[in-house]
Amino acid sequence: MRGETRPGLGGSAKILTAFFQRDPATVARELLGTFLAVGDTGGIITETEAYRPDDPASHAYRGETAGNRALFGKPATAYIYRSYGIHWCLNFVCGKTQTGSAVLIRALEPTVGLERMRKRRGVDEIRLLCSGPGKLTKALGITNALNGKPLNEPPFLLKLQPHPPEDIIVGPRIGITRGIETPWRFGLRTSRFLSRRFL
DNA sequence: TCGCCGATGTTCT
DNA sequence: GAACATCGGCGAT
Repeated sequence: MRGETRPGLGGSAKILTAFFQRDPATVARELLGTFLAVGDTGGIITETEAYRPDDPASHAYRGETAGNRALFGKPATAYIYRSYGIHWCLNFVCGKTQTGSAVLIRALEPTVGLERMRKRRGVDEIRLLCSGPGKLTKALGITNALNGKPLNEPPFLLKLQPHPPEDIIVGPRIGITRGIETPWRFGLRTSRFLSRRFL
């Protein structure tokens, strides 16, 4: 996707849909450097992971269930699930409709609403506010109330970048036991706001 | 900086 | 029962 096809601000449903209606690994790379806000808090996406339905690590691998229904919804919507019974994790649905493809948002560089995020997290250090998928949902106030919601409408705001990011680091995905051979974790190489080092 | 471990709830076998 | 796309605290290095 070239710069002229991307919005400078916000994002119409049409443009966001076109952006997400592609392979999740491509979308995961190009989401790096984009600004994401939820309500009055947000930051720059620094780390993502791609999941495909034919991938044993994906929640879509065994087909649609009540719990993963949003993952089979429209592109450019949110899929939110509870992780380890404690945390919420945020995904963006990709591909053509009902494919079960998604990108997990793993880390942000916090830029907006820092005090609000510190309060929600109970942590002062800015580098720790959104440096993990469970941390960033807590900092942004995300719960499954936003599951299935479109990303072009409040409380979401996604500002795509005019150009795809450069200097991307790639590695194996985190915390999975199957599909570990597929290097679909992506990060901004020079960012100080990653969840963990890349291997 | 690293590795281990317990907490916790939903889903699937 | 087991597995799980995690986190924070702890002690060892």
